[in-house]
Amino acid sequence: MRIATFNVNGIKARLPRLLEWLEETKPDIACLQELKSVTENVPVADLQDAGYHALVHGQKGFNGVAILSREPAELVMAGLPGEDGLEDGKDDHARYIEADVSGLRVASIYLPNGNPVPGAKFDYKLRWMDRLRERVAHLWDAEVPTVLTGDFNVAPEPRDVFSVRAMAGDALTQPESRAAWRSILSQGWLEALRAVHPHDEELYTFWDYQAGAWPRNAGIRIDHHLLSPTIADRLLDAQVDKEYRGREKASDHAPVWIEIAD
DNA sequence: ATGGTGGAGGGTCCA
Repeated sequence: MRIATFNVNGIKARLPRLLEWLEETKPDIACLQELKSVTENVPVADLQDAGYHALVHGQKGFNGVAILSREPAELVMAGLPGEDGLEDGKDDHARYIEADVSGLRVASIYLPNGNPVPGAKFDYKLRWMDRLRERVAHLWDAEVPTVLTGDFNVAPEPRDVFSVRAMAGDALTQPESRAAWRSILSQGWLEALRAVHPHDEELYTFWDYQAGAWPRNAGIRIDHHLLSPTIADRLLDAQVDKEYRGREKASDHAPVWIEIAD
């Protein structure tokens, strides 16, 4: 079974690339981020024609996440709990959706970028990571077979960025961001791509549109899969669909996938 | 310090 993540950076602008990628790589489950669309404008009919059910948590203009699946999925929650001061305790950003599908729990995650540092957005990122840690601790404690995947907007280690110096002031590499990332992993989750490629350099998933980042391979690794133990035991492979970043009208992220034994 | 690019949506905001 193949479980992929793809930050599409606008599902309407990206629809031809998305449908092409679904057809060519046939993921069983595809977690999408940055739909940049309200739920009712997501082209679910095109996705259904491609053979996918779609659970969508959209938002006007930015954010927005979805879970596409070959088999029907059952929504568990849309919106990350725990933000103070909001009526229902849910987030006012559409950055989290969780569902049961094909015998496992899957979450599609779009973690806040957090720039500039310091500032309110960085504070929000760190709060959000703390809330994510609390949510997934519950899944861990309940021993739910789980795949947490998406754009975490954290480059875990110095080798996960093309230039430590160029990224030094960025929210994606701050010690606080990395500490929050580690505090989630320390629950016991396996980070799949690095587990499969423990020694790879230049293992990137995002290349900025600006400054010729793609042609000079100035990438960073911020899209991840975290696996609970029974899923980790079934892990067969993990790869970046890097070639898609070089296509016409590409997203600035490449898709990333894992293969687990059926 | 600035600009470089791209998506959404009709302002700028976001990355």
